[in-house]
Amino acid sequence: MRYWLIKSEPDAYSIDNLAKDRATAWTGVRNYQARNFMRDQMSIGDRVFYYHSNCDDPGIVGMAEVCKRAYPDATQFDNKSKYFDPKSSADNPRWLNVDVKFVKKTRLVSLAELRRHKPLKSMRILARGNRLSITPVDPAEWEFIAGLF
DNA sequence: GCCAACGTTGGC
DNA sequence: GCCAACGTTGGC
Repeated sequence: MRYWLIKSEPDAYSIDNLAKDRATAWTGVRNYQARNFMRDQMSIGDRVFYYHSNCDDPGIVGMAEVCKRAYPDATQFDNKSKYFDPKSSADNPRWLNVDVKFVKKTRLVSLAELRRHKPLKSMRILARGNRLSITPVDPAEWEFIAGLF
């Protein structure tokens, strides 16, 4: 079992959306590194921090769990989707997604707060210029953050 | 809205 | 294979 942090813009799909839907297909990832994490490493039962990005209060707002392994992302074949990829094909799909399910909302642990905690200083999310929407979280980091809620 | 950082594209 | 140009991300 692994630990992850996934980013979502709350205007697009917030923790409240996930709470309401209970589970969702994590589609729209168009970065190879993030795709490879899903394809090669994300397994059912993996624990996930849910992070709101590109918003007034960026930070961790909840927890989720992987509930389905990676499979082809349907939005890449939908020419009405903004995630449509004309270079992908059904017999050789370029993009994948896992499904994640809601676990719980937490208090906001802001980016600023995460930065203040020494045990978290090597977190990927805190690295300069980090843009990856899916990043691995060390077990020790997971435990530390879980203790903050 | 600004802009630094990063990933991708495409000409050569 | 290099690298400039471009588009996107995301904090501020």
